[in-house]
Amino acid sequence: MGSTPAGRTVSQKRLEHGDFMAERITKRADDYAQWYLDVVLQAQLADYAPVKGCMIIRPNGYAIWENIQKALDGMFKDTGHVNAYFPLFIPESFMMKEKEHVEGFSPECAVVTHGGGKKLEENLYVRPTSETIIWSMYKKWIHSYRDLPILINQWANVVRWEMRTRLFLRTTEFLWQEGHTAHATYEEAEQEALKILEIYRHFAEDYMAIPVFHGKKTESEKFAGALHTYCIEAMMQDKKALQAGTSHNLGQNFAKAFEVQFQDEKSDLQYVWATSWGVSTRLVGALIMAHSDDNGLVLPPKLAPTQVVIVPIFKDVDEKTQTVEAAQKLKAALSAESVRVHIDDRDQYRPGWKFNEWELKGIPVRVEIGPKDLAAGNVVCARRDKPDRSEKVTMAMGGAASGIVKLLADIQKNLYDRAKLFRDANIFDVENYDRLKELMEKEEGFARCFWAGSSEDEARIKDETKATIRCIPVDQSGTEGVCIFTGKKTTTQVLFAKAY
RNA sequence: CGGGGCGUAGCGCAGCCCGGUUAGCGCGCCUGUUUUGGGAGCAGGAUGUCGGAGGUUCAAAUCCUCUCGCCCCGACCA
Repeated sequence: MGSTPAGRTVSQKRLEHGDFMAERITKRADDYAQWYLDVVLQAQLADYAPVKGCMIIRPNGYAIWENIQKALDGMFKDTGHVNAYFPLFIPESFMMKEKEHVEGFSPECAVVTHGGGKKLEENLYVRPTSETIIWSMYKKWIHSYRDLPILINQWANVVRWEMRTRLFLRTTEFLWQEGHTAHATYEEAEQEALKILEIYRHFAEDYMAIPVFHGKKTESEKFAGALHTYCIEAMMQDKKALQAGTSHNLGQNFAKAFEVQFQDEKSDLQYVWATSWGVSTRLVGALIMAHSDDNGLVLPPKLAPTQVVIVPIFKDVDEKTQTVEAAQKLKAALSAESVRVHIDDRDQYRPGWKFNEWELKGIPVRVEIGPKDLAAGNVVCARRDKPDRSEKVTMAMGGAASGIVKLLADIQKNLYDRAKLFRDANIFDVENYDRLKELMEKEEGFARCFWAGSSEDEARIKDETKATIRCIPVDQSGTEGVCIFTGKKTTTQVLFAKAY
């Protein structure tokens, strides 16, 4: 991975290509990190903010987040959850109540010390996550088993003062949803955590078209303050892992810290069981790194803000009138099928320019309607997942709407299949530590292996290979094998990978 | 915090080493014209506190000192 600064790369490329048009995107093979930044900036998903580590989510990026929100919010509500909103500021004393939680989050918290021109009596933490303030309220709301469960979600911003940031993947402030539930029993909380994990898995695969491993975090990777943490992990095109969602069984840790008890049916006093779970704007980054190519963004149709762009091709007013009219008819037919369509009838750009523009922005299907098509009663469709010109298909005008609906479904499926093929081709069963080291050094992919080591063993492997245990997958073969590090016999298999 | 890089027009850069008139180039933008099925051509035109502060000098984008900021890579993390 080179340390080539952005400006340099662009200028070098221009010299090579003798090309002075809009900026080009760094090739993935040349510099993956730079390619990612080029896509984010040039597709106008985000921009750097005046404050270090912060970003502006531009309309193109925010629209993707809105679609993510819409889909997930529906799934949460379908499973009985309700939305609420808790404050941004958390009293310092709350943050201090749960030991592991404090230790986990204190170093990365932004703290407000002054307000209204005066020093505050008690410092206020800008939420890095809301467990503490929410459980301070649950204490007020929960008295009886009849008050349970509480299934609250909130869509919010949080702040974590990270040392190193990357657009969407890790920013100082980010948007997310955080679910916080309260239950009467461990089993119920456990079921909730797993139910959400399943929602996340389903969402990742069905909407984002990204295959994921779902599993459990090891002790050293779990959430600060949880009994255990479940997660979904995805493989990006550079074969690194991205944690795409987490779901925690918090046990009674927060209930005890905030003294939240309820009376059960037998009038016995019990501490409440808790879960919390979240996904963030990082998912936008996942989308980019999973599907996009050297021409720019590639979006799965289900999350693409615009699914179809129609480019009328004309060279005079008459042709414009006719092609735009045809475009509008097609748009109406597609809208009737709930397809999100945009007609690009701008005069100031020529068709070729528009093709490249919409490709860069990741629109799944582009429809071209020109005079030749009008004469033949056709439209020409180009699919973003196969940008090769030979992949263009011609459809009869009459059947175009239904044809495009099918095409969108096919693109959605193709993106998933492609990502899954890539992932499966880059997972290796590893039998010994030397092979793991070699695999990580060459950045060949994920390693699946038997594991019976400790947190210390894990830390040492991280030191030596930079790889961590991404998760203990739920799906286990059940066979027995030998731990790659300790040599002990075990049936537990884990996934090692370098992670974002 | 360590390593690297950058700050000059809206964007991307050159100029700096070796100080010297009106600080250039491409894209974009404006006007006109011909164009329009994979990033159009021609002709005109507008645009700059050279990141900031001090200093050296007859003269500073250029040399010196200090400073601010951002980006990339690594250590921490969703």
